[in-house]
Amino acid sequence: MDEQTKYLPAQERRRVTVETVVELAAESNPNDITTAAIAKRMGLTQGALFRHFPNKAALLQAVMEWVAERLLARVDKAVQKASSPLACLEAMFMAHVEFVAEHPGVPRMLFGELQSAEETAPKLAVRTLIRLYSERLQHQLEEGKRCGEIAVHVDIRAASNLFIGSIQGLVMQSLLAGSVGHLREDAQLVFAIYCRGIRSTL
Amino acid sequence: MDEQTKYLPAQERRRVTVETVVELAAESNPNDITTAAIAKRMGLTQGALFRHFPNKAALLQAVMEWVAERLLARVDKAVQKASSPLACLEAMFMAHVEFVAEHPGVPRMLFGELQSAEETAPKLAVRTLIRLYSERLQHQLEEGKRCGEIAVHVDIRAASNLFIGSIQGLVMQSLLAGSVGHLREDAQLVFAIYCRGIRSTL
DNA sequence: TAGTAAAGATAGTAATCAATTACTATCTTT
DNA sequence: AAAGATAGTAATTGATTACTATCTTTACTA
Repeated sequence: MDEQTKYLPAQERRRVTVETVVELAAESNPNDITTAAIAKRMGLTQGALFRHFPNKAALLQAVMEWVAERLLARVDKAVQKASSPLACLEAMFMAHVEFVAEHPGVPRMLFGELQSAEETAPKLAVRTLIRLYSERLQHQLEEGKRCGEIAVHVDIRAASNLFIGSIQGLVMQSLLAGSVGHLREDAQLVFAIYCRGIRSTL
Repeated sequence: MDEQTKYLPAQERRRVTVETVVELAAESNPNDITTAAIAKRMGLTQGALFRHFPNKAALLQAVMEWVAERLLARVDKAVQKASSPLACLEAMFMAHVEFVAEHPGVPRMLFGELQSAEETAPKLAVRTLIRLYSERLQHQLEEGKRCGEIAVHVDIRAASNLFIGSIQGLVMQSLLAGSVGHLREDAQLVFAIYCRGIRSTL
């Protein structure tokens, strides 16, 4: 985000900062995202960041909220277009994968935040995101059972868990490959197996 | 690993050090595993570590090799006991989950190492582990197709990917829960779905 | 049992981190 | 155009990091 303008209004600056962090996370270890690195990328001095965020944790929290907002919005939009619970799940899956392909640093940051021992503000934000995401998933799974698309004996929690896990598996694969090149195609193949695992045999 | 003995022979000290790191990873962010923290846990001064490892990366590499050795040994043992490819996959899954339940810090460290931008020694060790693990998986999947247990149209790479991903999903769930309490039961339910996704419909 | 090599303690180093300070440049409002 | 508010700079802080140089203790062996 190289809006070259100096002296941005605070709101704008915060927005640019958050997007810069997302960008940096795509290129390097979330661990290496120092306040100095963020500032440098924006063409600012390190101290200037603290004019807009009280501390680094608050900055990361803002990033997590940015992610939650955008990801959930996309997923909800995808769901609206689909016509059946199973189609909704597929649309969610692909929308999620698409989001990850566009912002490869995001899952790294999320997972990284989850690992912190203390109950930090950004960690809480991640937990909220996952809760909201899981709720949407489980709603579709239950709807699917109701209309006969999904096998009744499928454990909802496990199915929701596996859904998220399968995306993580794809992320790890792209991490190993060093690029998101095959991410979308692999996603299709993986979802096919998942789908077969939960749908009812008509 | 509180072998209280001071003045251990070098080989013993290295072993204890590696096990201490695995222990620490279970309790805190891999990020927080400083050389000082490791030494403190062992009742040693920080500088003493460098008598046994040239640097921290070498230490972490030793940890990754420890993990690879133990995990693969368990998985191989589980496979030997099973009587069909699909039973092998289930045995691998459960053995893997069991290993993770015993050493909850391990997957965090693995994932953490994968994220480092540079091609570090520990990262290479992780990559080797995953390669060996995937080879075993794909072998069983192919055998399963051959003997008619697994549907021929299943994409091997995707199935292997989903297998690993589903374990990651379980790990994340236990990370959210803050304990590995439900890990084993959840694993059963998740594998049931996975299994249904790949097996042939007789 | 004396000598020695290995293992650990002590006390540092330079580098890096987030955060804070006193100050300056720019924009906005009247 | 004056004045106050906002945004950013430059330099520095104390804490923490991996790592090292030097001295001391231990265990083994000749």
